[in-house]
Amino acid sequence: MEPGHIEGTEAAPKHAHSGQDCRLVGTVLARIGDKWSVLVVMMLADGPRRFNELKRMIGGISQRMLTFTLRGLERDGLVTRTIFPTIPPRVDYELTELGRSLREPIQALGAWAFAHLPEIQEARARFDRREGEKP
Amino acid sequence: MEPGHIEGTEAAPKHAHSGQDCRLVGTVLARIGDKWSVLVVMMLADGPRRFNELKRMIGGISQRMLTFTLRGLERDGLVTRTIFPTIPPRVDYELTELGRSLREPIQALGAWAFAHLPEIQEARARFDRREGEKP
DNA sequence: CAGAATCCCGGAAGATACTG
DNA sequence: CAGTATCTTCCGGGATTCTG
Repeated sequence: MEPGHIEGTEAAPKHAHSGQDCRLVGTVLARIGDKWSVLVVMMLADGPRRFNELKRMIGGISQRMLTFTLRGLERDGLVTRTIFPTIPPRVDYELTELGRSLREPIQALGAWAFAHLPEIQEARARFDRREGEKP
Repeated sequence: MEPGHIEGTEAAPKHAHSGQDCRLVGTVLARIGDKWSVLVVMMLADGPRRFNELKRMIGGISQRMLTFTLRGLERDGLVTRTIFPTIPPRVDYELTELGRSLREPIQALGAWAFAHLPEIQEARARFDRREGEKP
């Protein structure tokens, strides 16, 4: 399977809130949790962007991964892909309504991460120090 | 590097909100985004749990991954590890205050995923159908 | 019971080159 | 510019075995 493609279409749950839902929700969280997907969604928060524009903004993503990530987001209905048949070709990516509804919880998470960054860094440093003085 | 261990301690950012912050926040989001970490945090939401208890609750995680996941969470200061020197040995894992503060944004995300599950499944099915009828 | 250590494989992802 | 195709590398993570 290619990166960015997440399973979860087969075996729909029959009962509301069955144990199986967990796995399905898991496939959704897998996409949300994906490092690149999150970054792309954040980059698209302010409006449509072009392929290479996104690539530059993110910096550190390969064209391959960006392609797969965008495909995945498109597949999940979070992003639309608009092709302008010009020369040179131009493709715009934009959040759908669903994608926009995701901004809020994602930014809450981002805010949390940003707010507690110092704490976490400190905890990591402390842990690694204790770790290092053992042997 | 072992699974569960996430870099991000080296090269602290000098200016608030510099471009480098993105990468650091990324390391935090990487932990949050981690499938197993999220599940473990959710399992610990209601109070402390033992190792095998967590293993059973999650079901499908290997002892190896559970170990690494818990180590990572401990390293980030999200979870405490308490050893009872009894026979047989017993170890409790519990969310720290920081870990508990994470429950809210995480559950918001979970709620979003659950709420939009049908939409997403539909989008996936539609996408895969169009995909399949091309060749 | 709660891990640590070792082995091993498949898939995720980078680099590069080609195309419409 | 916006991809696709291919090759290769690497490491996430499962299965198993061994301790305290």
